[in-house]
Amino acid sequence: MSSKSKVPTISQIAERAGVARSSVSRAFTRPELLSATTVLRVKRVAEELGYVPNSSARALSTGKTGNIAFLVPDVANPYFPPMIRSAQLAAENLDYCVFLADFEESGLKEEKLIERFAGKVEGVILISSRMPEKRLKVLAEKIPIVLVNRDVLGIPRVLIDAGSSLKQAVRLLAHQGHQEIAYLSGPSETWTNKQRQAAISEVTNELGLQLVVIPTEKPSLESGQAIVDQMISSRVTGAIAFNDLIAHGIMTELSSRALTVPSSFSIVGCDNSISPFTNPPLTSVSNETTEAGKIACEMIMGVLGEMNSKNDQLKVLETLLIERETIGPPCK
Amino acid sequence: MSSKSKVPTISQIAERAGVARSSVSRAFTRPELLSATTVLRVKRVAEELGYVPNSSARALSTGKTGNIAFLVPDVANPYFPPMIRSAQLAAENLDYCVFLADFEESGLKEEKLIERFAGKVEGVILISSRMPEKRLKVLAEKIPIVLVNRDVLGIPRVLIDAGSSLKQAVRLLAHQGHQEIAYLSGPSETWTNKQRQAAISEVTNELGLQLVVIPTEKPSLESGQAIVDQMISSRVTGAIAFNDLIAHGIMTELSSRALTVPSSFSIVGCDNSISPFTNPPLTSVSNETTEAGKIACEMIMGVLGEMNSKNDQLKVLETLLIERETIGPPCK
DNA sequence: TGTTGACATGCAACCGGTTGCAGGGTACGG
DNA sequence: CCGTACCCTGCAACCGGTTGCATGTCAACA
Repeated sequence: MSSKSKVPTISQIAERAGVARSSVSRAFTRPELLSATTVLRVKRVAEELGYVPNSSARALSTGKTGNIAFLVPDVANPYFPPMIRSAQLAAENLDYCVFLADFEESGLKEEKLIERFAGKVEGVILISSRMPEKRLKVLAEKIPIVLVNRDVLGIPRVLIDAGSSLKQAVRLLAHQGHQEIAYLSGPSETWTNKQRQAAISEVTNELGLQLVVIPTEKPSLESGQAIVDQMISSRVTGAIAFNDLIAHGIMTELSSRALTVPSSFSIVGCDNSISPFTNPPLTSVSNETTEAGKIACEMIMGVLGEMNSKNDQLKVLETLLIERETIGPPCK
Repeated sequence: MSSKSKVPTISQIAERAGVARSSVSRAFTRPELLSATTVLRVKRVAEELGYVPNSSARALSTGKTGNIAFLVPDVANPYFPPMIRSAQLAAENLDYCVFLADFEESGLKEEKLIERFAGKVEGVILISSRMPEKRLKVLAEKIPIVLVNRDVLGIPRVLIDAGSSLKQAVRLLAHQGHQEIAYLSGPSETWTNKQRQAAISEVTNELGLQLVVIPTEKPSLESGQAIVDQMISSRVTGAIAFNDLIAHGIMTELSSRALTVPSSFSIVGCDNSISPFTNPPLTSVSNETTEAGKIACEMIMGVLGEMNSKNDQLKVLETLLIERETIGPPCK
């Protein structure tokens, strides 16, 4: 309808400014190659006409899109947004734009998404990847990948190690007199879950405690609620959950059965996402997700710069146990 | 280094398959124009060589990038992730990719982001836009825009109307005997805030209640904590907060002063984001953010399809007051 | 057997930038 | 006064797809 929908191109700027198309291009990308007056003239005309460089065209000729993709298992899981935010901010400072996608905890969907983004981005940041290691390695040959919370040799990665904090939590429970505790596990195939479970199991063995592992469907509130029966019938007196959501599901369900925390059960969460808000406030493990997002972003930029030799960076971030009010002496 | 970093192009596929470049292109985009055997042959060769169409090139010649941008004031605010998630899913189903960016509650940053994305996307979804109406209208002429929680005539928009639920909350407080209540306001220039405040004020006037408006710095937990003094000194007995975060900040600070909810103060939140997790569970207004994200996405696709006549769609979503445990009779 | 038309494919221009190379102009040194 | 070097600018090819048009083939029909 309106004439303003016309976006001007370098050709139009060039004509109007009386220079060649290449000069217009250079005025924006390599102004030091032109005389100051030409640059000024071009820029003024461009401003006047509302010129915006067409980034598809630029991407086509330079081979750089200026985009990266950020793939997470579940956007709505409160664990991820702070990480997304910091990564996006970091990218923006380097003049990159970030695509966000949710692979719904599925390795298949994850792979489909990577393929779909492959042509649109220069690199991909994968959070808590569910893909088989083999596929990851294959894809990493085609497109720069940085992993967060997944440990694959040869692919740059940043790991958040909750191990020491969880060990501390187990000792705390033991100190209070708990003999049998449960680990309410998360997605079984993830690095995060394996690593958390291993840390816990190491200490329970060391201290001679009984450890019961109860799997959950998803790391969600509902899944937590769904396993309360199992937890009760397993005779444990305390539980460490894969994350805060599961822990809170447990607490909700317990309270609907008139069982209170920590007098009936001791509960520990992980990730410190909703733990400050629960009733009572949940003892949990705080981790630097914000830092992780930023580092992942910086890492991928580094990879883009080099692009040649084998890249095997590894960054491990530590965590902190935050004691609140859900640990007490065992009930019985 | 490795030969696999070479991404094949249509030319290579064409040569290998013994057809013209255009046939390769058509094999993927308009296969019905080719014989079945040719399509098959091309696809097999493509598969073999690991061909992936270069989307910059495609975007350049078709003018369609297949991307949209989703701009939010604060990714980490738990109000937004469900909306982001549903919008992204909806986009994906239509084969679109979505850029996510955080404009940090700033209209200036918002505008910068729009300009930056302008060349990369076909449309922009703006959540709780902070930009002046005038600028919005100007930008909407250049690029398709859909607004969420912002009401500008002539720009397609979806509004979540918490008005009736908040009115109900005021009535509930009045019914309990509260005479003076506070509205802990959110970002003053936002549509959401104005609309919420107006609804509350309408009922307090109607019922002859005293309404004190207390502004907050940001719609965050910390800002809630920071205004507790003001709230106490204003002599109100109940408060409705712009959102759950502010409400929870209030509750936290009150409890650190040994004041309990609802016996000392009655508190109502909004958005139903963290309200199920607070201690005690916060009475709040539930809204269909998931639905809003999906609708916004569908709307922008609609706009892309038409692209011509004036587009003034408007969709209003209703809300629900969820009564939990933070309303009681006034203290004094 | 000649005409017609549908169908399949190729040719070449085009999308809007970027960039290597060449050439014109000017200043400076010999 | 000429050679040279440097600075600025233009030309034209190229990035990898898409698409209007032309061509060629073959079957059906009169």
